[in-house]
Order: sequence, then structure tokens, then C-alpha cells
Amino acid sequence: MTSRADAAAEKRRKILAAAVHVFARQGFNAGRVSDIADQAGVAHGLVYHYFDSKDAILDELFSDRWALLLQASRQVDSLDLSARDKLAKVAGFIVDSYRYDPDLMKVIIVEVTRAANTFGQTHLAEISEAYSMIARIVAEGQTAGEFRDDISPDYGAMAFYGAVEQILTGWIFNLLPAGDEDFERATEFVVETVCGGLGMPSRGRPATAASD
Amino acid sequence: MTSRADAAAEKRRKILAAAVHVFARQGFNAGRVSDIADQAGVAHGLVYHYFDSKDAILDELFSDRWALLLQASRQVDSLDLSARDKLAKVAGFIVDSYRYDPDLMKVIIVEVTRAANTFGQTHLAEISEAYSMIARIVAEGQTAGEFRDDISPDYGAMAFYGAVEQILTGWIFNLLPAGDEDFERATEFVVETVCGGLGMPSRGRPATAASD
Amino acid sequence: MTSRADAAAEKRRKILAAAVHVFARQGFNAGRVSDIADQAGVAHGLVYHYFDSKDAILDELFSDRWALLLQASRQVDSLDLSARDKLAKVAGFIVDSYRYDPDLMKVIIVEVTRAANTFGQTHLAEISEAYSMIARIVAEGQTAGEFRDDISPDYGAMAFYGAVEQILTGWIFNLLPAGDEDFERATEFVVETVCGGLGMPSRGRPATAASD
Amino acid sequence: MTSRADAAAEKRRKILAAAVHVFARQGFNAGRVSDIADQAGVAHGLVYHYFDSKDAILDELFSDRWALLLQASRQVDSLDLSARDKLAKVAGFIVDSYRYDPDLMKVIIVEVTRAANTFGQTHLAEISEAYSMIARIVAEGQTAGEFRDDISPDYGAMAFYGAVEQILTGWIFNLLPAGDEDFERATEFVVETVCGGLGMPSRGRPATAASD
DNA sequence: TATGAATGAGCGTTCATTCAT
DNA sequence: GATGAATGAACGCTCATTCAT
Repeated sequence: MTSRADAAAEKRRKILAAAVHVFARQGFNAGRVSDIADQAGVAHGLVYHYFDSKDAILDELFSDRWALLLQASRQVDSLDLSARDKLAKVAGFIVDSYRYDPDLMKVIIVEVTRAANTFGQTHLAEISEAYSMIARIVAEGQTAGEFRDDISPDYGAMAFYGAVEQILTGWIFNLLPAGDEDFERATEFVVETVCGGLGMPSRGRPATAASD
Repeated sequence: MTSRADAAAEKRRKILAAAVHVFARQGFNAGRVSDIADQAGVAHGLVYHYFDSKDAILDELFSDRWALLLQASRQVDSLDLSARDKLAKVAGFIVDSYRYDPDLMKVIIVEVTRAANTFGQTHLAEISEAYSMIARIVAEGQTAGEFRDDISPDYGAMAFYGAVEQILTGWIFNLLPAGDEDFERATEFVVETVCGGLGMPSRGRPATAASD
Repeated sequence: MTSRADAAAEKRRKILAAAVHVFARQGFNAGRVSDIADQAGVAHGLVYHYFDSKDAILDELFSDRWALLLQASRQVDSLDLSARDKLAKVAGFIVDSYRYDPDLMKVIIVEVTRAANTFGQTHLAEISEAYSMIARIVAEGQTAGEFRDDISPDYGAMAFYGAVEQILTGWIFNLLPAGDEDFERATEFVVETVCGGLGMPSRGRPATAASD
Repeated sequence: MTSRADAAAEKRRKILAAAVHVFARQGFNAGRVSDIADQAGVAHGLVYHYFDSKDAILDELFSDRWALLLQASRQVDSLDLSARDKLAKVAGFIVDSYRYDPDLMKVIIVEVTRAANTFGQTHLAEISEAYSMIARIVAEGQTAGEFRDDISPDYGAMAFYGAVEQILTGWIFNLLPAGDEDFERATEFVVETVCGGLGMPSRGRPATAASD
């Protein structure tokens, strides 16, 4: 009975997947609606039956995936874990997102989270919610005495998220190896770097910060 | 004597500045060549007297500024400083670049360093040279016993650079306060986060990493 | 059933006809794509739905018509006729082409067959095939003893074709009367001139050439 | 004393020569004024000191050369020669013109004598004067009983001129060999073809023309 | 004379979007 | 739902011409 609705939903998904493919390879601007239609195997007019505009496609692509990230972060935050482990789970989720669908994450990172004049602005609320969520985890870590409190949670969160996104950027640009084991170690490396610091643990606390 | 040549060079600079202005506000794609000409107060044809194409303008904008970053990094690396202080100087240079000309750095970050399909690809060699330079500083820190050596210098460099760029992104998106004191503290925060770690110093070595 | 495809093909033909009209009056360079669209009564964007470029329109215009000329020449050559009658048929075909669609032949002659730097170069193979075909007819006439053999077939062919094209040029420039009877006599005149010669038949063979 | 005027005239000639070079290689439309200036080794603004416009350059190029042709034809006509010999001298002059300065003749043939919408129209009077001159020679030949009178002098003239121009076209397109001996034989071939006819002299009068 | 910076009209082309079928 | 013909705003770029120096 729902076969018709199913078929429609199926087409819709096909178009979204095609858009990911096209945007990842050509970029949002260079990727034409007709390229998406070709990739999806439909007439390009049909794209407008399912979506209001080319922008709307990227909007949906981003929002859907980002909602998962927000949901995952929210859920992680509610668990009874150390701040560090929470950050590890968030980083893991992002890395796995890339691992599972690199094209989609590439599109999101390249076309949205840094696109200050276009989609980044449109989705600013969603994006900053993720940052806030991470900042909250950091703040909780500080409150719990797990994290030092001389670093603003906002800055800490940005540093953490930036480090993670940059690793993905490294994969996107083919500057970092992207084998299975690399994905597995990446999360650990990032968390270890941001939480443990690059410096030797024995080396006492940052003289620089103290003396400054 | 060279007044005519000077005037020409001056116009050229004016067009570049106008391009920065336009690209920062409208983005590279939405920013029209005629917008740049208007902003520079010249006929749009003149833009093509000084530049081969719209692309060439952004290329030059990026390459000129990035060359300064590479040069500064190279110079920093040659100094007799701890790895941490070297990273601090590099981060400081990037932050100051933004402080001195936020529009230009916004353009670079938004339109180039993450633009995997367009300018990022074109300038990949220059971009990755910066990453390599940072990785070298990390590696030297490891060799000197200042940094732990269980984190790949490449990943460490990416984490460090990503953290810095994300702070700038925060400013660009107006998500982080961007007053004078903020600029001043930012460098310290990032370096302290990446080198010292968010975790409490007393907390010994990362249990996670060790047990994993 | 194929009404839609038919309508599309019809539009395509309409655009080609409009292009002939525009190119014949303004020349290829001065004739704008939007002029063609206006003449065809369509939006100028549609021109690019059917053709790759403005150049492609002229390419097709030429190639289609020239193919007919080549085909006609080929067919004529296969008939059991004297060389003179074959040339008469070829000349007649060209004259009739002009008579039937003077604008198209004007475009071909003005924009292609003499355009050594642009379209003439592009279509050199097609153009020279026509010359070769004529040269072959001349050569066969020589072999058969119908034509004298002291004139290179290549030169003879060029002289013949040049004479024909020049008559058309005369019509194009309005230097020769172009009434129905003129078209009818033109072929005869050209053939008679080139085959029979302007000189008096009784006058024996070229004293000049011999004495020179 | 006139050294300054001489120098100026020298520059002027240099620019004309450069224009010939450029127009012959790129065509009138594609050849830019700045290309001409480059070729002449002067600033492109200077071109406008000597010429009113780009068009004016080609106008002068054509008119100067064509005036020589008209003058030569006029002079030939005044000589006491057979019509055939007069035509031979005219053809020889044209062939020699090409031989002496192929680029200039290429420009004239490609950009003017067939350019019905642009320069051909502008110079129609000059062009048609040449045709008339040739037609007069033919007519005189008929009056003198040297040429048959069943071919209109106008058509005969067009056939003759077209044949000559087509030989030049063959050289321009590299379809005919263009060695010294080729130049020498070319005139003879054309005159022999047009005056003597391709047909065997013995062959009596054209049956076709008579019966048609 | 000579330079080349400056102008701006003009054109080919692209492509998101609409809509009749 | 599905097609793809049709639209037209928009934009990068060219280049003849002008003119201050």
C-alpha cells in the first residue's frame, strides 16, 4: 500500500545521495543540478519535485547529519563518564561519520562549517550548538576537577573541535593516510593531544602560562 | 621619477584590498568582479589590466599572505627556542595576521584552506608545507625530549593547526569575543591546550592511551 | 507520438534558419547569439540547449550543406557523362543551392570557404574534398581524351570552382543580376567559359602558352 | 631636415606591416590592436596617433594595394595587346602581388574581397572597378573578334577573376604547391584555362551550350 | 611623438528554476 | 510522478578607443 510513498522516498534518498557524490567531487557551486539528476538517473526537473532548490538539498544534507551529531553529543553528555571519555566519544562519532560516509562529511566541512557567508551562516545556530555542547563537557570536567580551569571552556571546545575537523581535512586533502587503522588511532591521538597535551607529563605545569 | 609606476602599483594594491573586502563579505563566488572594481573605484576593465582573472586575484591574495606565514614559520624554527615556544610564535603570527587584517585571513580560511575542490587544491603544496613545518617543530620537540613521542608529529601538527584555525573561525563567525585582550589570550590558550593538555597536570599519563 | 521530439527538432531547425538569416545580414562576428534567438523567437538560453556554441551553429550550417554538395558531386561523378556535363551538373548544383537558399550559401562562401584563419581551417578537409572531386572529374576528362592534358587537374579544378564561386559572389554583392533567367544562364556561362574557353574556337591552340 | 617626418612615416609603415602580419595570421577580428603594436614594437596607443581606428588600417592596406592593381590594369588595357595577353598581364600582376607579399594579399582576399557585410561593402566601388576593367578587356576582345561573343563580358570577367583568386586561395590554404615555378606556371594555367578552355581545341563548339 | 593606464560597451556562456505535457 | 524544453538573470572577460602625462 505504501509502495508508492516508499518509491518516492527512495527516489528522494537517491537524489540526496547523488548530491553528496556531486558536491563532494565538484563542490557545491560547481556541481550543477543536472549533474545531480544525471548521477541519480532522473530528469533534472524531478529534483524540483522533491526539493525546493539546490540550496535546500545542501541544507537538508547538513541538517540531517548534524542532527545526528548533536543527538549523539547530547546522549554522550548524559552518560556517567569522565569528561575525557565524553570527548573521546564525540570525536569518535565524528571520525566514524567520516569513515562511514566520507563524501557527506567532506561536503559538510568544506561547504558548510567554514562557509561564513553562505551555509555556515544559515546553519550557525546548529553549528554553534555543537560547540556549546562540547564546551559544556569541558566546563563539567573543570567543575569535577578533572580538567584545569584556567582555560576558557569555549576556547577549549574550539581547540578540540578544530583539531578533530582538521584531521578530517587532512584525510579530505589526502595529506593523512586514511586506512582503517588510521581511523582507529585518530580519535585517540586527538583526544590524547587535547586532553593530555603534547608536552611531557612529568614536565610539571606550563611555566609559560603561569609566568605570563 | 617612478611616480607613474608607483601610481600603477598603488592601483594594483587598491584592487587587491577591494577584493579582500568583497570576498570577505560576499564570498569568492558571490563577489563579482564589478563589485571589486566599484569598491576600488575603478572601471571593471582595469581589474583585467592588472590581473589575469578573478581566480588570479584570490591566488595572489592567498599566496602572498601564506608566503609570510611560511617565512615566519621558517624563521621561528631556526631560533633557539623550545618547541612549545616555537609553536607559540607560529600561533601568535597567525593570530596577529587575523588581528591585523581579519578580512584577508577570513578569505584565506573560508575560501582556500578548506576548499578541497578549488583553491585548496591549487595551493595544496603551499598549505601542506605549513603543516610540515609545524610537524617538524613537533618532531624536534620529541627528539629533544620536550614532547612525548607517542603522538605522530603529523597528527599533532594537524591538531595544533586545526585548533588555531578554529579559533579564527570562531572570530569570523562571531562566536568568540574578538577584543584586543581576546586576541592576546587566544594564542596562550591554544598553545596551553595543545601542549599542556586540558587535563589536570597531576593526572599522570593518559590511562586511556596506555591501556588501549 | 513523437510530437514532442518533432517540436524540438522543429525548434532546432528554426534556430538554424534564424542563424542563417542573421549571419547573412550581419556576418558571423557581428551577429549576436541573442539576435539569432530573437529572430527565432526563443530565449537566447535555448540556443545553448540545442547547440554547444555559436561556432557550432556555423559548423553545422556549413557541414550539412557541404555534405550535400559532396554527395551530389560524388553521384555526378558516378554517372556515365562527359567530363564537361559532369562539371555542368556540379556547377548547376552550386548555383541551385544559392538559388534555393541564397542566405545560406552567402554565409558559407563569406564565412567559411575563404576564412583561412577560422572556419575555413576547421573545415579544410571537407572543402578540399570538393576540390579533389572536381579535380578527379577533370583528370578523367583528360584520360578520356575529352580534355587537354597540359593543364594540371588541380589548377583546372581551382579555376572552375573559383569561377563558380565568383559568380555567386557577384550575386551576393549585387554586382550581377540575379533573376531566374540569370540563374539559368549562369551555369552554362561558367561551364562554357572554363571548358570551351573565352577564345574563338577556330583560333587553334594557345599561341601564347606555346610561344611563352 | 625631413628626418622627423621621415621617422614618422617610417613608424607608420612599420605599423602597417605589423598589421599585415597580424591580420594574416589571426584574421582581422581576432587580431588585436595591441598585437599589431607589439609586432611593430610600439605602444598600442601610438597606433591611434597614426590611424583613426583598427578599421582604418585595413582600409588603407586594401586601398593602397588595390589602387596598384587598378592602375596596373588600366595601364595594361592601354597597351596594344591581344585581349588574352592583357588578361595574362593582369593575372600575372595579381600572382606577383601574392608572390611579393603573400600576407598582404591573404588579408585582402580573406578579409575584404569576399567580406560582403563589412569591408567588401565599404570597398565595393574599388572592387567592382577591377571587375569592370576586366570585363572591358573581355568586351574589347569580343569586339576585336578575338573572343567569342556569346558569353557576357561580366560573367567572363567574374569567371576569370574568380579563377585567379581561387588559385591564390589554394596557396593561402596550402592546398596548392607554392614554389617559384608554381607561381610562374600559375598565370599561364589560369589564362590558358579561361581563354583556351579545358576542352580539346579540335572539339568544335560546345554542343551543350548550343542545344540548351 | 610616445606611453600605457583607464574606460566601458558588449558578448558568449552558464545554469537554477519553471512549466507544459 | 516524471520529463526535458524553455526561460532569462547574471557574470566573467575582451578589446577598441581615449587621454593624462
